[in-house]
Parts: sequence; structure tokens; C-alpha cells
Amino acid sequence: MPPDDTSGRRERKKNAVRTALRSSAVRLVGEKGLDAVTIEDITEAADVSLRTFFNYFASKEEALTAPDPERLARLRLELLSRPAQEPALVALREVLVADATELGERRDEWLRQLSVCKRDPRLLVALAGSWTVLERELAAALADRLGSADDDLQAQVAAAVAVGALRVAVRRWRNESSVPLAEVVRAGFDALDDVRHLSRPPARARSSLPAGSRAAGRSRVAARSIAPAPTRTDSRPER
Amino acid sequence: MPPDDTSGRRERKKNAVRTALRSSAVRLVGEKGLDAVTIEDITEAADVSLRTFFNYFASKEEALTAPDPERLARLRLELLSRPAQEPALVALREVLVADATELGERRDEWLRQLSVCKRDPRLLVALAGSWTVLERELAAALADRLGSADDDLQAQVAAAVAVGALRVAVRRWRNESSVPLAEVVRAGFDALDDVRHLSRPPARARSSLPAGSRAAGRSRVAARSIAPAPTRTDSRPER
DNA sequence: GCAGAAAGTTGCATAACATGCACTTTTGCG
DNA sequence: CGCAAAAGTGCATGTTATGCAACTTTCTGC
Repeated sequence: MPPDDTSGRRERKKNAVRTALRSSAVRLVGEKGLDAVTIEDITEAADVSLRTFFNYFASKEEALTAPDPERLARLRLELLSRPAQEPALVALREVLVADATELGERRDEWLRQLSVCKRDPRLLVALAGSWTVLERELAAALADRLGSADDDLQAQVAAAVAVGALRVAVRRWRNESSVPLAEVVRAGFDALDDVRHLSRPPARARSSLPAGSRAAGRSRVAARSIAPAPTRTDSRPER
Repeated sequence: MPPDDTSGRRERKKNAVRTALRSSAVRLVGEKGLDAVTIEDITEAADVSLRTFFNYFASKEEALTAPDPERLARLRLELLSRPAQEPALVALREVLVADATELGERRDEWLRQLSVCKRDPRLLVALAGSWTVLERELAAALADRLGSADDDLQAQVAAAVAVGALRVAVRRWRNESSVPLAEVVRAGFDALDDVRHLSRPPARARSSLPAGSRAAGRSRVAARSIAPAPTRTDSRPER
């Protein structure tokens, strides 16, 4: 059995190379656009050979979107360390909000990465793939936490719902980046709270409800975005 | 301004070519595996030139996963024709269950497509992309329905949640294909119903609740899957 | 119906992508 | 130190993907 694997020169160097490739990719593509940057450009910026790139990523798109393995491992641990009787969505919310807080420290880096992905349909697909990686990781961790089978329906749906809220929140944050990411994420879960009642009239009909209790702790971004919607012009498949 | 576009020889031929390419792709990749089939193989089977392939799809993966534009348009119309005061998730549920019923007629075709996608990580990413296409379409339709802006947070979260449930349901159906797809989808929304309460203890602790009311209409697939979970061996990024 | 416009198909050329293989260098460990 | 495992590299090769310039089919108005 291979030893710990965490810490050690080898592991550190590997992370360094991955990070170098990823950040070089983000920077270059941000400057020139996806198609104007070759993988070779990226490897030269990161000072490794072209061939080495494919030891880390299978494509340019993956380099720009794949979630950090270390972050996934951290999320998994955080989730497992939540109190066992805590409802799944609460645990997910807290873990993801905490994660968003940490990510907020690299705010500009993330914003640029997101805006880069927004531009190219290929990157949107790749980004969708990376969300499902996160989702699977969370679902597996949840199943562990509940001691249930790995394909627990509850766990999968809970993870899907949470990641859905997160995804929408992040998409919104990309436009409203003045607000801390963590707040937007929490607002996303709040919106989830609104939508979750199958048998309730749509949002606009609820303004007459007692607003104090539930709406108390909500962040200001839960309100409708100010940015005018970019008019939908196409409905083509994807790219 | 271009005329109607629906019906007419041109449009019919285009659909025929797209269908031919897609089904050839599914068949060949199902037989030989993704990497053993070149795009040229697919175009020869569909009896068009290699160059024509790229008039329809940007990649092999897209040919195997992109949602049918006609189906998207139909879903949009169905959603818009639901009663205006109906809660978003109810409308989504009914539309998607109805869609699943129609899709159930091409049961084997869909099952093969799904099992093909399951095998290759690239296809899983592409599939994730196609889910988000569906999600965006539904979110836009919902926003229309509510008369709100195109980036309505409620609509986006509702669509994300619904597609999440659908996605998990379809994933499950791939293993439990003896049950009609529509039932599994409905069960997915039922599971959503369980998960949606942020402040409630996890599923296993709720067995003492009055079971009759909510659980009455639930399909039998809502129970834990029989199939033993394929043990998670890796947690690598994606491919 | 017919002429022109618009849309779709095709072949060609070309650069980038992606992978297998063999080889070298680095790292970890006794 | 010396060996084994892991990572990096160069090379060869087939595939993918796109722009461009024909050519063909379909559509529209007259």
C-alpha cells in the first residue's frame, strides 16, 4: 500500500504543476480567448512539456473547469464531520457556505475563471461536468454519513438540489460580484426554501404572507437581480 | 425575416440527417466503444460526408448527448400552457412526467444511449452539459410564464431543482429499467418532497410519521434500490 | 415556372488535439 | 547507496475541428 500521499515533495510538486497549468490556462484564455490559445502555449507558460499537460488534464476545457481534488477532499471531510442528526440540506448548506467563504479569498481569480467559462459554449459544457463531479462527491459523502448504500436516492437528490442551488448562486454572483460569494450562496439556499413547496402558489402570490419570520435572515441579493436579462436569441443545443 | 421554418422539405431533411447521425453514433459506439469509432465511421453509416457532421454537431460527444431541439421546443410550449397560478414545481413535474411517458415509447433506444454514456467519462461530461441546456430552457420558460425577468432567481432555482430530480431519476431508471420511466421520474419528485425540508431530521428518523397521506401515491421505486452500490474506488476529477 | 436568393452539402487544406510507447529524471524508502 | 515507483519528456501517429471555396438543393417572389 502506498504511504500517506499527503505532504511529501512529490505531492507538493504535483500540485504545483497542476496549479501552474490551470492558472496559466485561465490567464491566457482570459486574455486571448479559448481558440486563440493552444495547449502548447499553456505548457510553455507553465514551463512543462506539452506531453505533461495530458498527465493532468485530458483537454483544455478540463484544465479550465475541473474542480480542485484537494477542495473535493476537504468538502468530503467537512461534511462527514457534521453532527449525524443534522438534516442533509442543512449540513450541505453550511459546508458549502463555509467553502464559499474560503473561496471568497481568491475572489478575483474565481471571477475571471467564471467569466472565461461564460464566453465559450465548450467551457459551459465542461463546467457542467465539473458540477456533477462535485455533486457525486457530495452524494457519496452523504451516503457515508447516513450509513446507507452508495446509491441512496435521498442522498443523491439532496446533493443534486444543493449543487443546483449553489450553481445558480454562483451564476448570479458572477454578475453581482460586489456581494460576498458566501452571502449569495446562502441566498441561493434561501430561494430553495421558497421553491420547495410543491403545493404552494408561485412566488409573486406570496407577498401577503407574514414576512418577518422566514425572511428575517435573508441577504439582500435574494431580491430580483438588477441586471437586465440578456435577451435569449438562440435556443440551439449547446455549442 | 425567415418564414415559419417548421415543415417544408428543407427542415424535414435536416431533421432526418440529424437523426441519422445521432442514431448511427449511438449504435456504433454502443457496439465498439467511443474510442473505436471515428466520426468518419458515423458519417459513412449515415451516408453523409465527414464535413457535414460538423454542420450538426461540434463533436462526437455532442452527437451522443445533445437534447433534441424539437423536444426542447415541445417542453417549452407544454410548460407555458400550464395554468398560470400553478406552482412552478408542480408544473415542472407534470410536464416532465408527461415527457417521460412519451420517451418511454422509445424505451430501448434511450436505455442504450444512457448505458453508452455511462461508460465513458467524456460522455458523462457531455451529458451533464445537455442537462444544463434543458435546465436553461425550462428556467427561461418559467420566467416567461411568471412574466418575470429572464434571470429570475426563483425560476432558475426551480428549474435546477426539477432537473436535478429528473437527472437522479433517470440515472436510477438506467438500473431499474423494468419500471416505467414516468413512474421513476415521479418518484424522483417525491424524493424531492422528502429532502426539501431544511429543518427536518434525515430520512431514516422519520419512519414514525403518519405514512398514509403523503406516501399514498408513491411508486414502488421510491424505496431504496436493490442493486448493490458499485463501490467507489476513485475520486479523480472526471476522466 | 423561372430567376435569384438563401440554405445546405461537400472536398480540400491545415493546425491543433490526444494517445500509446519508450526513455530519462526525480522522488521515496529501506 | 541502490532499487522501485512515479512523474516528466520526446516521438510518431491517427483523429478532431475549422476556414474556405465550390457546388447542389430548396425557397420565395414575380
